[in-house]
Amino acid sequence: MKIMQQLDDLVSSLREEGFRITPQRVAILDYLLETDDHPSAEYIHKIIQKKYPMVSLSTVYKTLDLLREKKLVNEIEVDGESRFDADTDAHINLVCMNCGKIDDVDEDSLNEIKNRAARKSKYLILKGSFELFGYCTNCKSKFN
Amino acid sequence: MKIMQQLDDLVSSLREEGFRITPQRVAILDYLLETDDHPSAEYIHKIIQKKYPMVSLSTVYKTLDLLREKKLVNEIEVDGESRFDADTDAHINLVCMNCGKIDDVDEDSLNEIKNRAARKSKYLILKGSFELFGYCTNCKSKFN
DNA sequence: TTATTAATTAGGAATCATTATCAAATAATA
DNA sequence: TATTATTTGATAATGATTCCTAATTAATAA
Repeated sequence: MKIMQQLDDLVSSLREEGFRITPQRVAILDYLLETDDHPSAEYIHKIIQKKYPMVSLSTVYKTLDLLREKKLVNEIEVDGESRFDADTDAHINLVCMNCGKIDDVDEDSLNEIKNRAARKSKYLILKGSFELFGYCTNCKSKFN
Repeated sequence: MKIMQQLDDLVSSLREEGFRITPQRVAILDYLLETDDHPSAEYIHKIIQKKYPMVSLSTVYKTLDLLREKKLVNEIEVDGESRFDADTDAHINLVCMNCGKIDDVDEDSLNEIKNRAARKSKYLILKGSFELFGYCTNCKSKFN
């Protein structure tokens, strides 16, 4: 689906739930939809400010809280900070321990694993977070 | 293996590498070996202080750094804080979103998943972290 | 279009986990 | 037992995030 279409859909769903559609919220959601990075709040703020200098960091945090609660973005914690991703399907996050880049890798078995763990443990499981840490293709040559 | 035996082995390996064996380090390692909890630095400090009132929080942090670097304990980040575990084998951590309890679940396929991701992505992968979030058996009844 | 008003924002202060600093204490060794 | 480099304890500094509140504004209805 085209990003503009996705954006419109997400904006509509927020509006239907009674949330106000502010330029700040649209800008943040738009950026998250178009990027493959897994940006931190601070990085999102930096990028958004280029287009919209009036967006504050606290608004970025609050918007991310909202989007996470509505399950429109996924949050993972890496190295003491949160990183955000508009891809909310279960997948593995590959984290480069040198440059901080995060890549996604699909893995079909994650759902089975979740179900197996739920059965064994009797937990009620709501979400998962699968990270692999190492060095990306650019950085791994520096660690031989 | 009995915990005292494990402790002796780990202490010996640290000594052989030239690290000093202090009562603080032994107490922390001992506690991590005997508990199934995945305690935070602060919680470890609180527990250790009952037996050894002279252990400071900064020493707990520094000891945990050392043990992590030597791969004698595993660290996971949950909800803005680090939690530690003497079980360094790959496993899934089940995190209760209500009480913060963490349980381990074995899952044989994690290694295959790691290898598959390494092949697909060309990353050099060094470690993994697999968390499932939900409600434990005690807490889930409160969320119906 | 304008007025109303409750939600949202901006900006700064507060918080909390962790790290850094460094003088004093001590484990290892000779 | 003396020596010394490592480690500790206490506290300050840091950095990401949350909290606070007056000012702004999106949504709605007149």
